[in-house]
Amino acid sequence: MSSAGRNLDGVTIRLRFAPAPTGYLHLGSARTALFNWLYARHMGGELILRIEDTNAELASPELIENIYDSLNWLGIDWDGEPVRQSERRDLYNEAVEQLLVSGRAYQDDGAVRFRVPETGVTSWDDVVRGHVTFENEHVEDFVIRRSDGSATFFIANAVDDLDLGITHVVRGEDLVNVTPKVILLRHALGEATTQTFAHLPLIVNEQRKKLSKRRDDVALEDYRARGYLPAAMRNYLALLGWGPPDDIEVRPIDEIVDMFELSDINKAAAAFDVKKLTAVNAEYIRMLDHADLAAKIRPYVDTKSWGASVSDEQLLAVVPLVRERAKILEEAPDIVDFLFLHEPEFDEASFEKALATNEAACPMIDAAVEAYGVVEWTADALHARTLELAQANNLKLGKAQAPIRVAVTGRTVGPPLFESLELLGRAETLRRLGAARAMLADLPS
RNA sequence: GCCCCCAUCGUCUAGCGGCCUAGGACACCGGCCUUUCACGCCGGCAGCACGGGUUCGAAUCCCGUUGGGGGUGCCA
Repeated sequence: MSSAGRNLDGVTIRLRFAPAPTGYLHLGSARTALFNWLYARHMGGELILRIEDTNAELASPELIENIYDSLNWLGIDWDGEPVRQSERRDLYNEAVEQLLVSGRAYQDDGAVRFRVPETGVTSWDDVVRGHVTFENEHVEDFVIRRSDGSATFFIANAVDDLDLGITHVVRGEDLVNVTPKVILLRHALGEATTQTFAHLPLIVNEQRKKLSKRRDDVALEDYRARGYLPAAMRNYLALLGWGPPDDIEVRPIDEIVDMFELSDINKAAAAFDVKKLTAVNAEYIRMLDHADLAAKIRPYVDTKSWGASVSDEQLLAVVPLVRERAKILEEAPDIVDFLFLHEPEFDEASFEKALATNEAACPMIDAAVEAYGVVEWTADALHARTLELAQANNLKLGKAQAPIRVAVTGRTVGPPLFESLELLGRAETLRRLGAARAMLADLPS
């Protein structure tokens, strides 16, 4: 029989992710969920999803649906049905009554407060932070039941962790100060043991401040919308406060599960670096096969008003051109928009440099128009033919193709020219070359 | 104010007393490749906050200083 998922006493390792439904999943919460999941899976234990909606306004179905949706997107699953605190009021009430009867809590004006001991200390061994101690005299008598009769976070938390048999509490460092309260409650409720706690370092912004909704993009869905891949996000999040011992950062999640240990987590806050996230994302995009990438880019393409719609075949054909260039899905359409726009606009600087002030522009375009009229319409043939034109004009291919590129795409920078021309087609290529040539002829000299 | 905590390149990290003239990644800067860009490859810049200890030996242990953060709700 396997001992996986059990500690030395034979008790199943059980963790919980306990978000408050605020309408979106905060990046910090996503990381907390991920670390809980990684450890649960690493240990072969269980992960409970517990919705902390003791506050009535948080108990709305849409808000809760958002949590499921975000976790699903990230690939974080949980065991059993989600636990809703709003459905467990009786349990909390019993606990409050018990504390009232035992004298560990008292009725204040309106609310019920827990009576924190005046002396002594409450402490625990935190897997991340070491031994943490609070003097009881500095912990205030806190509310466990509001005047409207509802239970607060503290009592719900203590009761549920007890009732659900939670063995490991992995959460953000912003909750360290509530830990003594929860431990005090748990003990007052008659439980002798203390769970294992691991308080994760905060995720901060460039200013080293806690990620805030006002200043920063804190919602997971913000990134999802822009085309960050869930596997990339999850991989990157795992790197915030933890690092693989072998220095290989971008890797399959299974390997991270294998290596993940709570005791390896750092104490210092970690800054969320979009640039690195983006680099990781780009790597994941490059790992996608063409059909998969095409399907993922589709929604972003459909957003564009390019006139005609883009067929699946066209999209698939274009994928090799964007694969190495798009760092996030959202960028993909703009990389190849000139293929689908009827009249791509000229980038002003590109027009000046490669066409208006370029002596080679007219000769090259004229030569291209003539040659492209009869050349075999493949990237290879176009490449070979253009190379000949370049040599005839005493130019390197890079210089020679610049005016053609700008005339056809509008910019000096873009995907490989001949592949692009092949996709664009002979007629449209010649049309654009002709139009650009006419503009140059009209230019005052 | 009062509690609690943190400190390795700009950023994320490796390091857990000798393998460290501190390793990797992102970003940045060069170069190569090349059909522009990108990808890829090669190279470079850059860090143990400071001061005291302990020790034969400290990025690693202890103390202090400085700097930074979190919490102080009948939110969670």
